[in-house]
Amino acid sequence: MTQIPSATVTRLIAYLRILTALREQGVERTASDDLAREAHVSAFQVRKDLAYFGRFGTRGAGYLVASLERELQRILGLNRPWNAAIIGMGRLGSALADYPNISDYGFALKVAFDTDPKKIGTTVGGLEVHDMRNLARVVKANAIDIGLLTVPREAAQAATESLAEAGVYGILNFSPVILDAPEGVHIESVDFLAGLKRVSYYLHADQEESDPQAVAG
Amino acid sequence: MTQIPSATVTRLIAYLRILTALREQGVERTASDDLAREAHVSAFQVRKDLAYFGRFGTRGAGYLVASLERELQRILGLNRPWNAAIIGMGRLGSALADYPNISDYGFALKVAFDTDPKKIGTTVGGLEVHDMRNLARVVKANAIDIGLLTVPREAAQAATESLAEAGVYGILNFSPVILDAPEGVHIESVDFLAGLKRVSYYLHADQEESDPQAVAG
DNA sequence: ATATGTGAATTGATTCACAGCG
DNA sequence: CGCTGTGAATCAATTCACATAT
Repeated sequence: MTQIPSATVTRLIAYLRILTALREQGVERTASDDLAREAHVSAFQVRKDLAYFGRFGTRGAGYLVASLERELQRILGLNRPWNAAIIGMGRLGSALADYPNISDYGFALKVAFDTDPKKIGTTVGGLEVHDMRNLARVVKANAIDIGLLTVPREAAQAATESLAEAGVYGILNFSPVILDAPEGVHIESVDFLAGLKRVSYYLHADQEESDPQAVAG
Repeated sequence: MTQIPSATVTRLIAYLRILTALREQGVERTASDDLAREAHVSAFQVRKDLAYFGRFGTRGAGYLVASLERELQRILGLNRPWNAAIIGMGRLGSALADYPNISDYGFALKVAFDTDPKKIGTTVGGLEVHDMRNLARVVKANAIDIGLLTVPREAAQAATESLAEAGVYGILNFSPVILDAPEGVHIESVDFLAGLKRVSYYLHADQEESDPQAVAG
């Protein structure tokens, strides 16, 4: 199959959320227009995105909400359980450990890791904190698929490699660094400092637009 | 000027981080190759991204680390202070309130808001928690530029509109919803549940690739 | 000699228009 | 007749090649 655009994957996740909300509101049918309006994209885009994976609608009638929701879950791999571990139990790791929505769609937080002897052996948000040195063993025992990487930036690359060696092929990276992905490992980054800087750029750009003499020089 | 690609803005932030790290290591000069390798893009891409904003290098010699770092800060609007407020002092808002790196590059957390009477009047991570009903007044008194939106998803759209009315034109949204941006407001989203689902998609896609009969049916 | 800066070529994604099906 | 599904057209972003400056 031709490679799916990364932007399409992001939009499928948005469509899925919209469908879930529609189903919860008791709506049974929808159309590419509706999804487009809610997702802030064009109806062409919605249909093209779906067309990469198959035909899910009925011409003239649109889509069945519940059935398209299931299809998107299947496409996104959300119709099976994923076991996750938190790597780094600082403030962010601890906040994730008891974030309620994380168990949506079968993501199960199983264990946590840290290097700090004061944390190892404690339980945070229901998760036992293990020694990083036992990563490989504990990952195997718990069949961990995904690592949530919340270590300080200096430790992020080494932790990534340890995860890869332990057989964890999916990483959600929260630290503000560009990681080298080991062979076969997929890394997604959630970088709020970068988001903040993007906001800065656009605010700044808007101001220059309304204040043109500042551009000169 | 032609519109800068959004991907370029993201990459400029990456280049800036690399330059800061190089400067801290005492490196004085660099080249588009170096930046490209570190940022995981092509050297063409680095030069094209920079060319949108001017000429910053010396032919044959490359770039001066400190001076290109300053230029990127200026381009991204990071050479001036930005005042930020946290909207919603749940777990995530509280974690942000005492996240140390947030004051990098002149982002200053000034105040927080919540609707819960038990939280209003308290101080979390050095931030006084105000009543959401006083948003407009407190935003003005503190010259808030950016709102970090950490309210539950049901409250996110209303909070966005309150912020816009109060004159806050930059929002970093942490809640897993697609917000309608009011006129003149720039919204960036940091959505870790979406990141997790992207990881799911790619792990799942890799498995189907190595297990082709699963595709049929 | 070397690495930038940039117009031209290419690739890829989005938009469009309409054929196809219910 | 309405709305999906899709090849063709358009638009945008990336890649390339090389002229240019030091």
